[in-house]
Amino acid sequence: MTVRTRFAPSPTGFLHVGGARTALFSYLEARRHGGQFILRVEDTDRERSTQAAVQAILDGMAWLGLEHDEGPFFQTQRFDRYRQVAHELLEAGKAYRCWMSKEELEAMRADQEARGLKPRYNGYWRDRSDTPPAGVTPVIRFKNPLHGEVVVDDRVRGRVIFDNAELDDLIIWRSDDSPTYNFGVVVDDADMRITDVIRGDDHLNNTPRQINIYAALGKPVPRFAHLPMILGPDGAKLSKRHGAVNVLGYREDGFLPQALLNYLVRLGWSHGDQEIFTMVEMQALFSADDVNHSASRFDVEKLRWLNQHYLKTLDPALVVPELRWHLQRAGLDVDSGPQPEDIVIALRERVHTLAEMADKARVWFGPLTGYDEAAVGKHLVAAARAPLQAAHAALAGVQGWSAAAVHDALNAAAQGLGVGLGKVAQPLRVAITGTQVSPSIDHTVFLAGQAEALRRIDAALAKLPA
RNA sequence: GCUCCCUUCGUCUAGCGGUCAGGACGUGGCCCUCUCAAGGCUAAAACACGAGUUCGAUUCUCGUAGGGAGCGCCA
Repeated sequence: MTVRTRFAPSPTGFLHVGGARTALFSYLEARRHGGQFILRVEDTDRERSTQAAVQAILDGMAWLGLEHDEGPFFQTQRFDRYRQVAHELLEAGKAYRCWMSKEELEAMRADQEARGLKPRYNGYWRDRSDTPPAGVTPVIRFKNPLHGEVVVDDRVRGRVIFDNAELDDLIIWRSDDSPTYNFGVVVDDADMRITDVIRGDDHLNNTPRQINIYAALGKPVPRFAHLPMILGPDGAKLSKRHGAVNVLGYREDGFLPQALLNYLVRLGWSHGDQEIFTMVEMQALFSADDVNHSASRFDVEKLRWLNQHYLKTLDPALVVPELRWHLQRAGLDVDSGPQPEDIVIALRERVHTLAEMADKARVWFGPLTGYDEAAVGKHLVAAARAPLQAAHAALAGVQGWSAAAVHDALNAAAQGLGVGLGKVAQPLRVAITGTQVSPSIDHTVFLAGQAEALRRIDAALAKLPA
């Protein structure tokens, strides 16, 4: 039997990092077995679902590269199917109409809670043939078995047993003529022949009810894998207050999809001591059977480390498209500056994110905007005149402008003066960037371009005290 | 309140009855060095607690404590 998994977000917001990990795990499980990964949008809540959210989720998935094989399917387009199944259940006596009003329900629950009981529907209309009250549109409830237990053989949690006596008759069809979540998922997962349901562990408690519905429908029950939550750094539920929760927010913050994916795959899953996984390795090694039991916290520092790892090791050409996106966002005219690929090479060991990279690349776009006072005071001093002049002369003579050529020219200049490279590099660094910190001096000068570099040296020379 | 789940360094985790409890991020130190980084070496840092099972428990069982989820005509 081929493995079929699905990711089923509800379009009420952006693609959350927790959702992204669920999607990743489902995707990997399918890929590992050469099966299918299905995307289904659970938009039965018409109040909260929006088209913008659907698009945001699609965009997030696309940026991560989690491609689905089937879908996206929309539950709102399958209402006829749910209605048909609900009526089958009704006719088979496995479901029934319930005329209890919301007010009565609320009063009942309040009373139960007051008595320390678990609030639940009491089954009033389960076997009743009274004339229904006027003015109430009924809902349809599922007849949950009264006795016995439901066993969930979870791939993550192991065997979890629920007592049917704890479960009440859940609503499968609302009075506004729409299906409920617990009903829709079962019909969909059965119709779409999902073999492995991988989802957050907030659904573990729903699982026995769903298994009972599968049984009533005479459908095979899929395997379940309930993933532990991802919490914020402080152990509280992950929220905006902790930083980005939206996957595309991580893009804006300068992370590469490879890094985010790698970070996410190690949250709750591991393969020995291995930290770095290519997508191919993830697909070959991941198994829902190996997922941890406990919740994990989101640690941006480790994500940053991974991001730099990918910046350093990925072919720069692969990083360029993302960098261009960030340069534009930073308001820079990409085509007026140095080659983005050269920027990547110069800065990838010095930044953790592309947002930082774009920001640091500013000095090579347009004219120098200003000098750091401390840097000027320390390095643009009288003693810097000779080194700067020598550098100017050496750089002016460079044929075939490149980082290597600049490197040779500056070394020769330093040697000619009988000083270490540092004596030339620091004043030159201030001349080129206006600051004391930048990539290695050869790249710093190279990226400025020959004409601009010479211009900046002249400007620095003019600032020197007599 | 009831039901269910969880518990190894600050964080992510390895471990699957006998280990100096391993790795990674972060942190400290040293080295390298044109600044900043990167890199190399190195240090500190954990089995929540209590019973039991066993020759022996981080590992198995049961409690306790502490977290979390669910108990909707939300998903």
